[in-house]
Amino acid sequence: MYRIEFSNFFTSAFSVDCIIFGYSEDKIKALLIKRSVKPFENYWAVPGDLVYPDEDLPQAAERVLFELTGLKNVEMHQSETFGNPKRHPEGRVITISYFALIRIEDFEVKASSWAEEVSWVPIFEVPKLAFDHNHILNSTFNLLCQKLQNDPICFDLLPDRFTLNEFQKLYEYAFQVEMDKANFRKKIKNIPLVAHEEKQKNVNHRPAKLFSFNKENFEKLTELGDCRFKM
Amino acid sequence: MYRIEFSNFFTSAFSVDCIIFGYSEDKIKALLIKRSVKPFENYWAVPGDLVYPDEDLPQAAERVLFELTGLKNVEMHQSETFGNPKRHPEGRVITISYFALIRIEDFEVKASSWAEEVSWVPIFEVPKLAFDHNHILNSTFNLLCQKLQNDPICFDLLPDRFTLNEFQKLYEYAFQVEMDKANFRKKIKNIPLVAHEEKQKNVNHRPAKLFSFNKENFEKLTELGDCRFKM
DNA sequence: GCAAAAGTGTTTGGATTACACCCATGC
DNA sequence: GCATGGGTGTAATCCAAACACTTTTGC
Repeated sequence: MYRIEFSNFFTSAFSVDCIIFGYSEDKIKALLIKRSVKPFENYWAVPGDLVYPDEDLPQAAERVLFELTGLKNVEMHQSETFGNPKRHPEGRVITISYFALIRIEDFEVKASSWAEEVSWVPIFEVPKLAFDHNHILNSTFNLLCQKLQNDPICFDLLPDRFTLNEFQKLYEYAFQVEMDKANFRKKIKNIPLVAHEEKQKNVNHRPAKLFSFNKENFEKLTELGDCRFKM
Repeated sequence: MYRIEFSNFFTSAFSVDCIIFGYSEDKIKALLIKRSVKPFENYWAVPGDLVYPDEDLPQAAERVLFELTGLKNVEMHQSETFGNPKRHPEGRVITISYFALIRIEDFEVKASSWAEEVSWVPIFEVPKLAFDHNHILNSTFNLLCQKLQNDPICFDLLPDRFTLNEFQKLYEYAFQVEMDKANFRKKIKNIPLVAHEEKQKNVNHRPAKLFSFNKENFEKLTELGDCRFKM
């Protein structure tokens, strides 16, 4: 029935690649590592590695991310799968990419295992990467942009307390557009935000109010069909 | 460095599953096959099979679909990847799901290989399927619904010439809502449709005009930022 | 006072909604 | 004639864009 023995199907491997997005200095950044091993030695790459044959994919993504960057307890979402037979020089390896959104300030990253260095690189300033990682990263960033338009995931990137300007700049950077301040604020007025007493400090202009996203309220409103996230 | 030999990573297999969506009788349907082999003999399933170790994924999806259903020349899009280590009884098999949208009338389907029967099943009337195929199908249908809101893919499901009512009913079925006829027509008035002289026939009411989607014009308009598809 | 960004209000035109009405066909 | 859906118009409302203006801080 098959043109090869059934058992010969079981000769492939797979890997996971973890695209970690963060936001700081008004830029969306991806976490990259510098490879200290062949192939693509000394190239920057997305953190990723082979999956053990008895390991589930989301677990593998968590493990690999931790081994290479020290990051843990981040929520991973599946992105795309890349399976070109020639994409890996050592054999057939298909890779499943995962992505996560984190608040850069809340985590510490540290290169380990065969990662020589880690770095947060602004998404529009990424150099030539190992393997097909530029392709993987770009297509995952596109997915992120889509989600930014339809789901309240921007709050996973913003600090717990943020100004409305930081919020706006996140969208301006993602979509490379400029937005009107007054209109932006009108647009988001349905999103349940909590205003804090505390204000921005040490700025040479009027300090901005700090806000937090009220996730519980948002979920109640969406259940009632009362608030749909649309940017 | 790894807890197993490097070569032992190369002991897995992967498969592709093809979710083919169509639209007829005001219902969105999926193409299912009846398995004549173990495991899950006599269960209905999504067409899918193992990928050869030297085969690219999109090609595998095309081949498998053709072998089981006779369908060819359909444009496949990647959906999700399912990799639970226990999802296949014969060993580690991760599956990449692909989906396609076709005009049911334009194709003929015919069961072959180990598919005993093929059938178009309305998406809300799908029985218990083999493996984790209900899960795969549902989550791909959700993806389809998302795309129906943001991309002009509804025209891949509708016949080349369609009435505005058929168009509306497609959305009503997908989202299980009722829409106002007049308002629906206003909403779609930016979409470049071609009105034909030809009319609907053999209906016991005023015959409806037939329309086609003008893809070239749509693409010109989107490039100019003049027309964004939003439903 | 000045620069810089925070924060708000107004106007306008275009979409969305709900609803009413007329039209063409088969029987 | 009547049932059935095709097809269009209107008024009220909501929303988005453009733009102007006031406020609060550091220096």
